[in-house]
Amino acid sequence: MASIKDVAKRANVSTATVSRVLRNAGNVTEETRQRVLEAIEELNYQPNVLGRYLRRMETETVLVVVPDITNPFFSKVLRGIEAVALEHGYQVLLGDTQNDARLEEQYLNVLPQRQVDGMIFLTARIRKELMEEMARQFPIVLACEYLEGTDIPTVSIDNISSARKATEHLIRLGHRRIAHLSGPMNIILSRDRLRGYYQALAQHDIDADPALVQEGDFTYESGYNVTLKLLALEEPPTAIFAANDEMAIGAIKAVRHRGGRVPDDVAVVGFDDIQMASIFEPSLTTIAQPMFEIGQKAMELLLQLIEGGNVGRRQFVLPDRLVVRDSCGGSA
Amino acid sequence: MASIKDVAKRANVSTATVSRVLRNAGNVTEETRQRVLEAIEELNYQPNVLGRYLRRMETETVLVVVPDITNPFFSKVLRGIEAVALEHGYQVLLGDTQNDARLEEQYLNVLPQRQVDGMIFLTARIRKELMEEMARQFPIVLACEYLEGTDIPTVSIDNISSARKATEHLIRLGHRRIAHLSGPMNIILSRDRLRGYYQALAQHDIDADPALVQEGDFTYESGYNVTLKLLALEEPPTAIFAANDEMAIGAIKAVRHRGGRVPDDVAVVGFDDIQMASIFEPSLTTIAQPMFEIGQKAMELLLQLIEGGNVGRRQFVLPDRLVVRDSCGGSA
DNA sequence: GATGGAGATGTAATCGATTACATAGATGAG
DNA sequence: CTCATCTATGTAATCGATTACATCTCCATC
Repeated sequence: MASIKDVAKRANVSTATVSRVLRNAGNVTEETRQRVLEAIEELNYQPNVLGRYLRRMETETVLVVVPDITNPFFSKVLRGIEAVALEHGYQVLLGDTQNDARLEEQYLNVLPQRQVDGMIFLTARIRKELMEEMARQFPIVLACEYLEGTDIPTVSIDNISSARKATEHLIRLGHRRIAHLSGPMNIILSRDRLRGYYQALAQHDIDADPALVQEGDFTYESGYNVTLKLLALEEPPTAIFAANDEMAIGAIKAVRHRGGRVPDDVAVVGFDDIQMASIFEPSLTTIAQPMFEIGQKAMELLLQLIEGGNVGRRQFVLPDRLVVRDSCGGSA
Repeated sequence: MASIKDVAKRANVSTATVSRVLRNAGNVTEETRQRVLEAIEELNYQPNVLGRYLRRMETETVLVVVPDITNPFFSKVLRGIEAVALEHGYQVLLGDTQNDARLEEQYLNVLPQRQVDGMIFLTARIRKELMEEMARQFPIVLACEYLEGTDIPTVSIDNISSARKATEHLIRLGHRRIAHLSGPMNIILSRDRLRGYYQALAQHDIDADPALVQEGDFTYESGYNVTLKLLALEEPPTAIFAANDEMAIGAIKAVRHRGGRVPDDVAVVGFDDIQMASIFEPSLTTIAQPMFEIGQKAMELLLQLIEGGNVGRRQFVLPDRLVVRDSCGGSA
């Protein structure tokens, strides 16, 4: 592999001049510039970025840590991130933690090791202190998930109010026995959605029945299995609010396998509005998150942090909205 | 940020010794080892990997280039790659090209720049010569998609024979007017599946009707739109073979929106066996690819290349199988 | 007690680029 | 003509780790 020295030798200049040509820093005559470019061409030279990284101590690369690459929700957020990054000449790399907090911590180490200039976490399952200590020294932004009582810049929706909105929709349709398929309780997002669910019940004087709250793990399978349990109750629910669309689809399938109909026998509401929510039959009533915008905003914040600016207000709450479709019936 | 020199100073040893402790290379007394470890602890030292990378000229990182991170098929392949990589201490980074060949070429440059030790392409849409030239100098493996007449190591299924199998299944069910929703024709995979379709027709003396072959782009929307065109034909097809599951689902939705039933009026077969294929109703008859295994095999090959070994046979064709479900009817 | 070998540690070169600083040559003002 | 200024280019330090090689100590062996 040719290095900058080889190019310098061939063009009969110093490495400094080659570097200047490479980075388009002025003060090079057109004539030498041409000579250098020729040498680069002839040697098929590609600058070794490791050298540059080491010297400049920056990589113009950001890492996005995703809890589950399989989840379509995150891919949309990612697209928002990519759009902004590309615009600003940053590379985006992806780390998949496969829902493993240990792997998440490992990715965190990439920062002090200087492999990337900043990180966006679409998951926040590691110890808060660890994350905060890192965030004090390096550019970190949280999106979607967040940490309680921290001032790490965060972009998300208001999960409590949107869960309340979803539950209230079911209440307005006349349901009183409403179940909730929650996400894992160690994730704050799940706890928020559960809280919103409880708030809605309380505001309408409906007693919360602990048997109607079941914990899933955001997968289709868990939605299916947990719903089977709910249906086996003496007094099964007439409506289900699932903490994401995949579990909601699992719930619908379970109802059907037990011979029930959706929405007639059981109404279902999901969360996220992934593509499949509108394709699946019955189409899902769900909370639409502005996934692309969340990604954009997160990347914009990260860029500000990297460039040393302050980000001012540190928590950004984007608007969500309830999308009413077929899975919860008309105005019963 | 503390560097190895700071640690050396604090522990009263040379940087060489610190490095030896860090990398667990022997020849260090337990006593000095402890001293060094203490210093590391006290300074909260994290080695800057850029220095190491530059010196060793390797990053123990591989890059996987994906045409579309949104596509669930690829996420499964990715999991296979991750599993093997993790086992061997390699980091996996992801590059999303968003189906843009220009972006794909950009990622290719990451190799001579030494940012990663090797790459796996789950897409192959750039100029063959370019790819081959790079593959001659650096470890590259292709998976899923491939390039014709090249000896870059490749892992995939036999798309021609599996497409033939899928089409034959429809023929056996009595269909004669079978349409094909193909992928983009600039992708060899699409051309292969089309070829398999033609072969099956020919073997059963069915004339191929050009009007029945329509090009999509692997998205749900394209499957939907193109099927509407097919249904508007004077003599519409009684069966549709789609080049992937998402287009197949689009096709089913289109048939329904036109008042038809699947499989009664139109039988549909997909390709890939993504999770939704078994969840969607009617469940999809489809070609199941061993996604996880494709990923595993690809990563294993890449490791061999990185470690300088030869990979022997360069084209690996893994077995696929036809999964019969509800979308194409019983034994009519 | 000289010799040799093994083990522990240090010294300094090295990876490839960037860049602060130095220098040489050209240009212009007085 | 001289000096200041500016431009183009070169020299060499630098980023942080790794590692070839040198050195030193200690101990065993004859």
